[in-house]
Amino acid sequence: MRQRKHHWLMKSEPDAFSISDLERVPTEPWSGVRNYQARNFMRQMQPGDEVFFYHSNTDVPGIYGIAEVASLPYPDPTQFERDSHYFDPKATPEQPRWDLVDVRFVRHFKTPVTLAAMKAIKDDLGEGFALTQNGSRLSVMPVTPAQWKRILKLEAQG
DNA sequence: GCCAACGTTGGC
DNA sequence: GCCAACGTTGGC
Repeated sequence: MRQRKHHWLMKSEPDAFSISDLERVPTEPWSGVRNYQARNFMRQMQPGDEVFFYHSNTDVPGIYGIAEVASLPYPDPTQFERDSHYFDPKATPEQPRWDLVDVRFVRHFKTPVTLAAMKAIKDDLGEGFALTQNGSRLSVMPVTPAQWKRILKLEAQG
């Protein structure tokens, strides 16, 4: 049993699924993560954990708002769907390889916190922050309480 | 178990 | 559209 809320950052390509898309649904299963490190982070998630919603592969990459974890981790159903882009022939319902959580919209940022802005305070965010590490492609990552606060301060500064 | 080749991510 | 960085695959 864990008492503290944990913080995360999750990337999505807004052309595929944006924070505005998330706002229109009750909850969204975060399917399609096929990276072990990202999967292992999702396995640590608990309902109520807070999530920075990051838009990648777009004109202005950055954090566009906040979501929350809305379920415990469970097997990603798309790994079993033969027609799915995310089908994994090595996964079986008895031995699933990929998990996900449901995610719920919380709020938009007043102004996005851009990747450029976060790179500008790279030292404040620390060495271990995958987002500002060159070439990191990790799509789900933990955010420390200090990093969370620092990024919210950036939002407040607009 | 090494590592070259390949595919993907994602910023620019 | 380019390409650097990275993870995965598969031959040996």
